[in-house]
Amino acid sequence: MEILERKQRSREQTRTGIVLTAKEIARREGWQAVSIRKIADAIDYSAPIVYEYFDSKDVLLDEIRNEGFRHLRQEYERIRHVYRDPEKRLFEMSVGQWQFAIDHPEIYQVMYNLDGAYCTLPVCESSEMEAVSAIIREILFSFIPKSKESIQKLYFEWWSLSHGMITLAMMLRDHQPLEQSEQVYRESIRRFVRGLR
Amino acid sequence: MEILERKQRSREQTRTGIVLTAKEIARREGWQAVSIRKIADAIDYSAPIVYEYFDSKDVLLDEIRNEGFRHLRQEYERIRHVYRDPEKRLFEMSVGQWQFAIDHPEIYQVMYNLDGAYCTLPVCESSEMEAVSAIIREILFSFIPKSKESIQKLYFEWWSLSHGMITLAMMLRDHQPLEQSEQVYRESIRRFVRGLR
DNA sequence: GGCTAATATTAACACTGTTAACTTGCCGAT
DNA sequence: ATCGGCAAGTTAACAGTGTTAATATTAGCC
Repeated sequence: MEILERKQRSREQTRTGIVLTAKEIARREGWQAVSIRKIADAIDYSAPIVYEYFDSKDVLLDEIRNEGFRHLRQEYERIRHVYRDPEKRLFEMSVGQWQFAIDHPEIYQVMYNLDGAYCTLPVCESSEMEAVSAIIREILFSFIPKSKESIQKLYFEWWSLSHGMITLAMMLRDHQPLEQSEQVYRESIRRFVRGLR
Repeated sequence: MEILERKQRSREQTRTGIVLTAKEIARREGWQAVSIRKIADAIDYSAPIVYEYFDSKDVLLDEIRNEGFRHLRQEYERIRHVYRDPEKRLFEMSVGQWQFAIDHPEIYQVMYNLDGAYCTLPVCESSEMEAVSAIIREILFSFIPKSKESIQKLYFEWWSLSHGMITLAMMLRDHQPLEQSEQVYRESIRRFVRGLR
């Protein structure tokens, strides 16, 4: 019986199935094409079942977004353990951010409400995002011990540079190969890091 | 004959009314709240009338986007006529871009598909956008006459910096006053311009 | 006034997020 | 063995979306 099979699937599996399917559709057709019914169809359930796991579409998007921030944080932590030089650390983390955005564009989109992705929950009040930013700010402080405001300013500049280049590279994807954009990205980040000392 | 003229004028008025109303709703409630029926209600018409003026919602958004690029281009042209020094020109145009985004956030959003605004027509193939980018590239060339690829790279860097800082400033609006973000923006742009010589 | 052509409206279709009401099948108690 | 209750899952519905076809209204011209 299919019904029995379905029952054997644990709640957790269904839950991750929902998240996985949402990302899959977003990747293939864009976030605007992601609907509760389409997700439900893909996991062989009716639409209301999705609401047993997520109070609303917004909450589902928020989960995916925070998952993205957690992923990014783990990558940052990994890099911090591999390198000791602050300059190398910041550079590698920047490259890590680039790679993450290229590898998981649909997640990057929902993290910053890009290209039709729209989650109304405020991204800035996410603790996951705070954790990510804290790592970068700590590195910035570690090789330029200045006031909190100065660090915040530097962080703002680093983030702008990285985020700006990533979004524009994705926008120009068809006009300019990603490899070339990455080249420019690495040069710019390197210049930024050099400029810190 | 005169009747035709009057009709023509009335048509134009209705058309601009549609555009104006769309921007108004977007400004107040965000682009996700903009619907054809809401626009029609506001201009005292039924929904299908909107389709007499725009083939689809997408085309309407595209019009508003291109209007934005035209506005920006005019501002750039004005600045070019006021200043002769390339450094001053580039700096003032950057500030102009900042001011435009702050003054008309709903237009900036639809220009780059930000915050729920979503126009499927490719922004990169817009001739209006090409015109805007041509002005900046010309300035970059005027004080660093290098190869086309080099200029393209510099333009990419300038755009990333400017666009990145604008989007992040808007994101952090509630956590960091816009005046402070503008300060950082001006400093960063100044540094970028200095770095060109 | 009556005919035509433009103009505007209503109704409909296939979607969307979301919720209430209903059905179904299973498990333990009598 | 039958009944009750409970949980799981479904259908149906609501209000809203973009969009289009069929209908109604209005205006101008002979």
